[in-house]
Amino acid sequence: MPISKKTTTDKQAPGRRGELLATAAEVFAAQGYTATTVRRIADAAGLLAGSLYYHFDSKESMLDEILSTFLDELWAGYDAVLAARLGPRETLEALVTESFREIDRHRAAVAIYQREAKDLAGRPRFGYLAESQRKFERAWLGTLERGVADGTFRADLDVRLAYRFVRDTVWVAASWYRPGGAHSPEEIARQYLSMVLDGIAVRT
Amino acid sequence: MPISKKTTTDKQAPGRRGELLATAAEVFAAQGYTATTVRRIADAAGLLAGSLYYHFDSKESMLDEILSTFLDELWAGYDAVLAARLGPRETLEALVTESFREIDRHRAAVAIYQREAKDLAGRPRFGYLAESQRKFERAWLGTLERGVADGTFRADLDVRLAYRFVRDTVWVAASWYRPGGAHSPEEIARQYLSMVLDGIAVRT
Amino acid sequence: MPISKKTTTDKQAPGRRGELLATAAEVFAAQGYTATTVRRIADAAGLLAGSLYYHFDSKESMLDEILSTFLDELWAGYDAVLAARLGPRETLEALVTESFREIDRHRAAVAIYQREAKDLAGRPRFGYLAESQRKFERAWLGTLERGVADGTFRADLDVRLAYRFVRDTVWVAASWYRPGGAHSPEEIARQYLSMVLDGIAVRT
Amino acid sequence: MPISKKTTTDKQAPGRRGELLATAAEVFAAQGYTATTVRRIADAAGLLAGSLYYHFDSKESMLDEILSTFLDELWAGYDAVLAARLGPRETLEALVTESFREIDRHRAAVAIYQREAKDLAGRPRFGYLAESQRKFERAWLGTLERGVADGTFRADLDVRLAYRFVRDTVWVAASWYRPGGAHSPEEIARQYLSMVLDGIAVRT
DNA sequence: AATGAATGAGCTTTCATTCAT
DNA sequence: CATGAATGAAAGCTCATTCAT
Repeated sequence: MPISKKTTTDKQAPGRRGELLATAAEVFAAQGYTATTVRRIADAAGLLAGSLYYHFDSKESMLDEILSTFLDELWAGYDAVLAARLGPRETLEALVTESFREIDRHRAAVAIYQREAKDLAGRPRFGYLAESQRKFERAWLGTLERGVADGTFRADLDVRLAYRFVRDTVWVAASWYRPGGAHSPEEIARQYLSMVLDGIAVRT
Repeated sequence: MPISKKTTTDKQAPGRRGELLATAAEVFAAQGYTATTVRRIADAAGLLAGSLYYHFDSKESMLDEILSTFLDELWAGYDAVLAARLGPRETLEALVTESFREIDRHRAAVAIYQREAKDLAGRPRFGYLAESQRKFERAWLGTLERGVADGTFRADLDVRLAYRFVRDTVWVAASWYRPGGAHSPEEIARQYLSMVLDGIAVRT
Repeated sequence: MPISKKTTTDKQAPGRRGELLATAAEVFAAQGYTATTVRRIADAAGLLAGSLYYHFDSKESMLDEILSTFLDELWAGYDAVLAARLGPRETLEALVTESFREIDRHRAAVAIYQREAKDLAGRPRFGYLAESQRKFERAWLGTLERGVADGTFRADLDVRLAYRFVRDTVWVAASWYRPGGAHSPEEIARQYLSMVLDGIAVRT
Repeated sequence: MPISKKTTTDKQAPGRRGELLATAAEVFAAQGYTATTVRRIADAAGLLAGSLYYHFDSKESMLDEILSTFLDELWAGYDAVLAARLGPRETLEALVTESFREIDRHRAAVAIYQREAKDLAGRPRFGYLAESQRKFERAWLGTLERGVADGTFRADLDVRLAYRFVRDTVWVAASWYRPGGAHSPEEIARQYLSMVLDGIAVRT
């Protein structure tokens, strides 16, 4: 692990602004965006509510920056995986593993995303959320379809249902995952993949 | 089932009160409890905000009634399944099927539960949520452990991880499920069980 | 004078809303729009600040309604004068008299208009202010030009300067005029017209 | 006149302080004192809001310095006129001409004065505004009364009304006057005086 | 001289809730 | 049962001002 004075957060943005964003993300994740008051964020960051406005335009712009920063990083990882043009199973494994790594790095942002994305996607400012969801679907659904086509995945399953199944299964983990816990992201990914790919029942 | 003019909602309570609760549940599910204003509920129900207080003590008591009604029904179903003392696999199948039936009947309540339960469980008034979560865990985790013990389920999996996996897999469906859609709850249950038990990969 | 319980204001809008607008206009006129806090308006009206928002969307919408109501009435009067197609001198006299009547009826609104119109006219919501200013100029300037053309008014004066001179001379009166004072609007109009038309110097 | 790099403003105070005051005056005039934020002044001057406090005690003290500087100069001019003990008509002409010269030199300050003086005069710090208004009235009203007494001005006019008429006529010009425009201050004064003294109607 | 960061008071606005009618 | 009007607390945000560097 690199030498760092930060102990509380998963954000990487430097300076005061970055610290404040990390604090805000933590509080948003814990209580929900709407239920979070600016005062609570300020309390958690050790300054007064009004002082946050020296750094940010609004509560909403904090949320915006948290989510867009996270999505940028997420897509950097996903795009790298997709660009490798692996087979369907290997792609799925890589996407799942990458996802758990992102959860590990941006737990708060992921939790916020899960809770708020659906409501937010409609607002112009958060249009990139809707776009991200479309790319998301294309990536996962495409991988599954390729796998069905080449005999890697079962053909008797509704592929859209399977998509939702895999997608949700992975991301909901952000609601209980705690970085630094018993399992590394890679270990969790391995277990999840084992269940998703082979099932929990013993083979007969 | 009583004669009812209602066509839009999943609530069963009769009369105006029931209609209003159903409307409230729909709005809570769509926008989140905190972000929902009493005025919006009133608008959706066709009366003025203040008039809701003739029927209910508070916004919180609406939420309370929605969630407790749902949980009462859920546990009626779950308890019946558990009382049947089936084998682990059959119990799991029955619980999953029952869960999708509940999602079908109480979609809004389930969505609210998913979003808000964690924050709410701490408050005294909603203590039953925490209790329900404990019963929940006991039921599912117990079933999985029995299944591992008798060789029905794979022994090489982290059983707590598997519990979360199955739990999330089922309930997150409430976030996209629409009653009256292409699949019946039983059909969705069958597909989910197939994936959870046997995996999505083709057996080699 | 009609039977009326109102004693404080010049506004005619009925009901609570109208009373509140009249109070707001008075305070805006006395302290300036920006310097007026919503709390002060509420104090003057005898309710709490938040309660104003049951009647109005925002502080700005109060201002909007005050100004647009005034301008609607003003233009009703002006248009009637212009439609009569009197000679230039008679038109000028009628416009000045009508203006002092409006000042008498809408003193607060006129004072607000004087202070704030220039800044406001740029905002989309108050676009009608700019439009009104253009109509205003057309009415007054046209009358003066007609008068110069037919020999009623002196030809050796800069007509645009004369326009500003007459316009300002009339409207600034709102800053010191008090309804119910020593002079009726018609009397003030007569004196103003006497000075504007014939000057204050004794004829030699 | 001292060598100066300033080209945009009417203030004479030398150095950074003077530049800043000129900028502040411009912004105050354009948006009103209350509606002007210290940040806007700082933006316009090219430094940060806090940095202004190295030069000035407070926003109010900027306003104070702007207004008192202007009034000092104005009264230097007025007092010179009054000391000359001219006849009523010549005094009036000289006062009007001097006024337009002041508008030319201190346009922003005059505009601020017009907008804010009434509210400000009550505060102890700005007591000199009230005093100036009294001197003002004495000078103008006295001149008019002398003129009525010696037959220079018409005796059939309400002299207080005439005073307000002349006063407003002159000063409101600050709201539209732009230095460097088509008319010199002296030219505008001549036209105004022509209208005020002889009226706009053709003599019959 | 000027900056970056913060304070603290006060602002406009929102909202759950109350209550006479 | 419902409305119209209000309350009062708290929310998000603004802004003049301060101060260590």
